[in-house]
Amino acid sequence: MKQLIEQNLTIAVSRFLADRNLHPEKLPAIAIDHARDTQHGDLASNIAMLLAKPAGLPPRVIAEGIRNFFPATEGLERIEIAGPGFINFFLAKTAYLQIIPDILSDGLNYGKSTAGKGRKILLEYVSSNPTGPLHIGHGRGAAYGSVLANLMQVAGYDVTTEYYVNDAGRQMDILAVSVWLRLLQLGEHPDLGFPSNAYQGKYIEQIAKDFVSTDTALPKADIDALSCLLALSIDEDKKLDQIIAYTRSTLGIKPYETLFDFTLGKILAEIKQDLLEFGVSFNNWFSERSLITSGAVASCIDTLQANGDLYEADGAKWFRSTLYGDEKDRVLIRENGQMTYFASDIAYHLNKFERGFDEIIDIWGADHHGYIPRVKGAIAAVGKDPEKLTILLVQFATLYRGKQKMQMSTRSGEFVTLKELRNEVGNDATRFFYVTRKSEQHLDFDLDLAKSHSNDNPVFYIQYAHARICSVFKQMHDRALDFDQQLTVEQLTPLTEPHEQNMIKALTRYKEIIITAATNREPHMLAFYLRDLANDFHTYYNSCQFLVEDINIRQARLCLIKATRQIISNGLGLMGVSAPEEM
RNA sequence: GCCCUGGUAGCUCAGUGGAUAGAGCGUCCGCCUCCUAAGCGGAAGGUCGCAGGUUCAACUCCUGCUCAGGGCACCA
Repeated sequence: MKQLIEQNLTIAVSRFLADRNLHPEKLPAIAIDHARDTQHGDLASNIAMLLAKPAGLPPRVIAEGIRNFFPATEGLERIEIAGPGFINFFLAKTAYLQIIPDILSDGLNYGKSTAGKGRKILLEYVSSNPTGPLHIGHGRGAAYGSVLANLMQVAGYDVTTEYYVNDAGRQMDILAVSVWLRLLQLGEHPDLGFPSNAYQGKYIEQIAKDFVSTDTALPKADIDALSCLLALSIDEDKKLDQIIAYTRSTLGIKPYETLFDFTLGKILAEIKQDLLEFGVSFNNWFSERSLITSGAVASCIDTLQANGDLYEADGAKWFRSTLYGDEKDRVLIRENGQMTYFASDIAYHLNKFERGFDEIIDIWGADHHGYIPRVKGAIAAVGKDPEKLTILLVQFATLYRGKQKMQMSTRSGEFVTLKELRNEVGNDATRFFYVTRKSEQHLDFDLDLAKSHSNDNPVFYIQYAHARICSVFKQMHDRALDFDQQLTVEQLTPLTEPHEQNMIKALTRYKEIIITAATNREPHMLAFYLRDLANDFHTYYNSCQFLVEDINIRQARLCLIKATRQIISNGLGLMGVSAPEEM
C-alpha cells in the first residue's frame, strides 16, 4: 500500500510540474512516512515543502496542486493538506485490514523480505581469545551479533557467521604455561611460585586437574631452575617469555603441544557450549593457526614485502601503514622473530576477501577502534577494497555491583562470566537487556539490579503479552467457541475500536522495522518495537473483551490478536528470546 | 595532544531534517464478581550540555567549546 501511494505521488508530482510548466533542476526525493499522529492520517509526505524552493511556490499551493493531480487509488479514502504543507493520506479501513490475513497466512515466515537482494555477507563476531571463559563484555557482542545475523537473514541477505579463533601466539603460550605451573603445584610442588601476569583464574586449576585425570605423563621439570626463574626480579613480561621458552624446552615439542591442545580444546569447548546455551551459533570456526600452517601469513608478508610496504627497523619488520592513513607504522614480526597478531589478521582478512563476499562485517569491542586504520590499510596494501569491510564497534558494558564499579580482567581472573550472568538473570532477560540499547552506547549493567528485580525487565512485559494471547485461545477451546482464522477483509470490518486501529497500524510497521534494523545494523529497533507492540496489546486487552457473544466481532478480534501473537513470537525469535505460552 | 562514543524527565534510555520531544523505573491518584494486576488509565516531571551556522523547518546536519567514558604497545 505504501509503495502504491509513493508511486502515485510521484506521478502526481510530475503531472503537477508539467501542468505548471515547471522543470526544477533537482527533483527532491519523493518519500512517504507513517504519520506519527493519527490525526495526520496513515501516511504523510513532505514533498510540497521540499518543492517550495525549486518550484518557487508556497508549499500549500504545491500540496493542493499535487492533490488535484493525484491518480484515483483504490484503498485511499482521502488526502488532506495540513500544517505548513504536509500531504496526509487517509487509507480506507479495508486497505490496512489486509495485514491480518497476510500475517496469518505467512505465519512463521511473515516478516521475510528481499530487501537485502541476496547480498553475500560475512559476519564475524565474538572471536574472543580462547584464554578463558566468556565474560559479560563478550556477551554483549554475542547477543548483538546473533540478533543482527538473524535480522539480516530475514531481510534477504545471505549471511555467513564466523568466529575467529586466536589459537596461536603468545597469549596461548602464556595460557599453556599457566596450566603447567598449576599442574606442578597440584603435584609435588605446592609452594612453587606463579607469575602475576599469567592467567590466574580458577578455571586454569580445573583444566590442570582434568589433565591429571588423563594420566598423560609429562617430562620432569628441573624445579630448582624453574624456581630461580620465577624468583628473578626482571621485567615481568620478559620473565614470562623466559618461562615460556623454558617450558617448551623442558617438555619438548610433542608434550608441549599435547598440553597446549588439551588446554585449548577445554576452553574452546567451554566457549562453544556457553554460546550454544545462549542461543548463539556460528557457521564457521576459523582457526588462526591454520593460516600460519598453510603459509597464508607468510605469503601475505611476502606480498607486502614485494610491494615495498615493509621495512626493517630495530630488528623488527614493520608495515608502512602510515601510507594508508594510519597514524603510525605497525610491527608485523617482532625483534624476537615472533609474528604479531596483526600479521595473521591481515592474512585472515585477505582470506575473507578471497571467499567472495559482497560485504564483510566485523563486530569489535570499542576498545579496538584504533585498530581499524591499520587493518583497512593492510587490505588496501594487498590489493583489496577496504570499503567492502565494515567494522561495527560495540561499546563495553561497565559493570556495577550496586554503586561499586567492577574491574574486569581475564588475566587476573576477576570477572563475572557470561554463564554466571545467564544463570542468575536468565537467558531471555540477558539477551534482551544487551540488545535493548544502541550498540555504540555505553551499557551500565548493575548486577544487583538485574538480578534482584529481574521481573521488572522489559522482556517479561513482551512475553506476558504473548502468554495472555495464548491464554485467550485456551479459554476459547475450553468454552468450545468457534473460530475461523481464514477471515476475509470484509469479515474483519467489525474491528472499529480505536485500540484496534492502533494495533493494526502497529502490525503494519513490523516488516519495515526489520528491514531498517537490518540495513542500519541496529537490532535495538526491534526490541523497542516489540515493547511498543506489547504496550498496544495490553492497552487493548484492558479495554476490550475478546471472547464476546457476537460471533462476528469475536472472530475478527481473535484474528487480530492471533496476528499480534505471531508478530511477537516472530520478533522474539529473531532476538533469540523465547515466547512462552504461559507465565 | 590525537582518535572513537556519548550528554534528551529524578534515574536508565528511545527518537531515520518535519506537525504538541517519548518510554521504562521512581513519585502521586485511580482500576480486578469480568479472557493472567508480571496488566491498564490519569497526574506531576524538559532552556533536548553550551554557543554559533545551514534550512521553509534542527534533539536530528555542520563548526567551535565544554563535560563524561573509552582508545592511542615489538599486548590482545
